[in-house]
Amino acid sequence: MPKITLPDGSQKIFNQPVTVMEIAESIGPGLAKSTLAGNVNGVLLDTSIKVDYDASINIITSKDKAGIDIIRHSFAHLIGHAVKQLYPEAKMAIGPVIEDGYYYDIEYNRSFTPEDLEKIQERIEQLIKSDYDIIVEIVSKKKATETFKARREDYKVEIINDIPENEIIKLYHHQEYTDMCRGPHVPNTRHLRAFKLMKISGAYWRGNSENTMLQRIYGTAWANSKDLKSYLNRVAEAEKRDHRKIAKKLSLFHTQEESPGMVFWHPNGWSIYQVLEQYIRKILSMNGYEEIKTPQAVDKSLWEKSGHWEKFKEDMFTTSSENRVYAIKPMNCPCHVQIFNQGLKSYRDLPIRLAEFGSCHRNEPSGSLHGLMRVRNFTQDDAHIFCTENQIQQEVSSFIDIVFKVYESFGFNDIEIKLSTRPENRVGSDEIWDKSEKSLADALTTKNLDWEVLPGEGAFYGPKIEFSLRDCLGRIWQCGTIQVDFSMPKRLDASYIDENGERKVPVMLHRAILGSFERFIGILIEHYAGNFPAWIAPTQVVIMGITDRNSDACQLLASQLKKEGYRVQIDIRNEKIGFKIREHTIQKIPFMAIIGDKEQHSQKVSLRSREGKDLGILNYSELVSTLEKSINNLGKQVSPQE
RNA sequence: GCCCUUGUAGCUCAGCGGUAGAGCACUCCCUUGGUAAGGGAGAGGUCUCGGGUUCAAGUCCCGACGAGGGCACCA
Repeated sequence: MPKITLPDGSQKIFNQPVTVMEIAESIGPGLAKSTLAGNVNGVLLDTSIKVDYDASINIITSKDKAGIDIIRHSFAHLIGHAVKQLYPEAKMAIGPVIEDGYYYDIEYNRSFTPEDLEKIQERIEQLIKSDYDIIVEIVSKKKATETFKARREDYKVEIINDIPENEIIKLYHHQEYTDMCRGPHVPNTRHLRAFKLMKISGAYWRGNSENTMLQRIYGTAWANSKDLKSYLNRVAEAEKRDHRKIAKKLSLFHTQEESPGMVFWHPNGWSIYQVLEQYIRKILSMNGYEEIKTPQAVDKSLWEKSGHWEKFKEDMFTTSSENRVYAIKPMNCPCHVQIFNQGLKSYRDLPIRLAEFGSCHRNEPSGSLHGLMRVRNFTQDDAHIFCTENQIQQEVSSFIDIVFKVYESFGFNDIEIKLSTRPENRVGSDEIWDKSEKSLADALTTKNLDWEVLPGEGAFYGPKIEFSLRDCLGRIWQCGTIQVDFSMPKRLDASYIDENGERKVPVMLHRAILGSFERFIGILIEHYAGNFPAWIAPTQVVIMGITDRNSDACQLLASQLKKEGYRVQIDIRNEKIGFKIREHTIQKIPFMAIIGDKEQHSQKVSLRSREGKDLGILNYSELVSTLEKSINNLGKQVSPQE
């Protein structure tokens, strides 16, 4: 006699065990029709599962997030159903739900082509139209193994082997196709309508590059076609913001075959880069950092001593001369220790904060290169803080302040913080780990910040905090980091003299705010969709004449503004004003100043914003103060898409 | 590095066995026009590179390199 409690608190008593579907029917036929599954005492169950105990139940429909995941999971099975009909020899591996969709990994004797993908899409469309029931069956491990052995589903058999003996295994029968899953799944394919197979790619079995490469089919699915459409629109929007495309249009940078993963910065892109570099330089100098510069190529022996040679030899570029082998530096820290090591240091000198805009090269795998986001040559806003253990917390604390301030300048206000703690393989005593993990955590706590702990994710040499920002499309980018290192100072013989006249090894903090300039600029391009705030825009204002009678006035104004440090462009071409405005709008220049006869006579300009707003007829000082106001605002307000 | 896709004029792309095409951009000419495209003419490509098949190859096949999407990697 199960007593069922509904979300509104009302209760229903049944005389015999009831299925989730029967409960839904007892509430109303409309609800029953849209029921996908039930949340029974916090556990999601298929509609056909009988409940013979007292329970709180919540009926899941496509309005619930959980319901959409169920729909997606069922679509993954439909890939299986369709693929096995079209390609009976295929072997199905795993088909989980992911963000916005699902995928299925499949082994087949040849590669699927885009045409195959279309065929599979069409077959799924046919299958769902038949509105068949999806039937769940609970079986023993033995029965499950037999089922999939008979079907020659080797991967399923392998998965079952890893399932504990007494765990429930559910088979889902999709007509002649059978899959295995924790479930739940939708009761009938009529719930499955809005979907699209997106792409096809390779993926290693169990994520291990030693294993066979399977073929992965990605799909998306939504509660209804409207949601599907809006998702596809979002994807298209993100594509429009692709930093590689925008960079081409605005001539920011390019890459070419001869130097894969390395950037040719054009004047426009380099202008952005310089604004960022100078901004960070100023911030660091205000916060007690000293800037240094260290060599690009360093003898292999230093990398052996630091331990990098052993671990990353294959990932470094090397060069040689007169029988010596050099590594092009993949990071700056060993060189920074060399500077620290010059001269005897006292505890009174600490903390010492050495900053470098250090250009590093890493031989990243060719398949991982991606625009500015993953390159082989990058420059970090890198710095190393040499301090005592007792100074860690204070240093971390002030670093956090800087990070937040800098991110805010770009309009990033939503920051995620993660603290990674000691991994299995590590150096340093447990006491030191205890102390440094606590220093990091205390610094965060003192600031009232929320953070997530990633146990075991720290570097082998120490724990770290990572700062990720969320851009205007809601995407998360990991940028800043601060890492405690007890290993390298010792390996590279760094020391200072403490209060008692004894030699001590300092702690070293690795830290970066932007991460790499390349990647950060990539993020900014996409975040702003190329509409850079005046602060960083390569050209801040373009001055255009109406006719060539106005050319001299344009040139005069331009040279005045340039003298004051503004980035100015003039356009006195023999073109109509509408044409010029269109071009500079496409070039996303924040301000457009127009001089016609009227303005020329009154020594004024007509100012227009990139967004098409008329900013009025201004004299010189009004123009400058408008520019100044916009520039001083930095990137704090994200200008919405035009 | 692995799998799939892909590489034609500065850009975006068409051509898919018979000695290269469009739009935009560019150059010149006309036009001096007031807030997102005025008109005309012209120039521009050993079709990524190297092999092969063929009477004939951007076009088919093989390889290299790059790029794109994933996977793996990311000090």
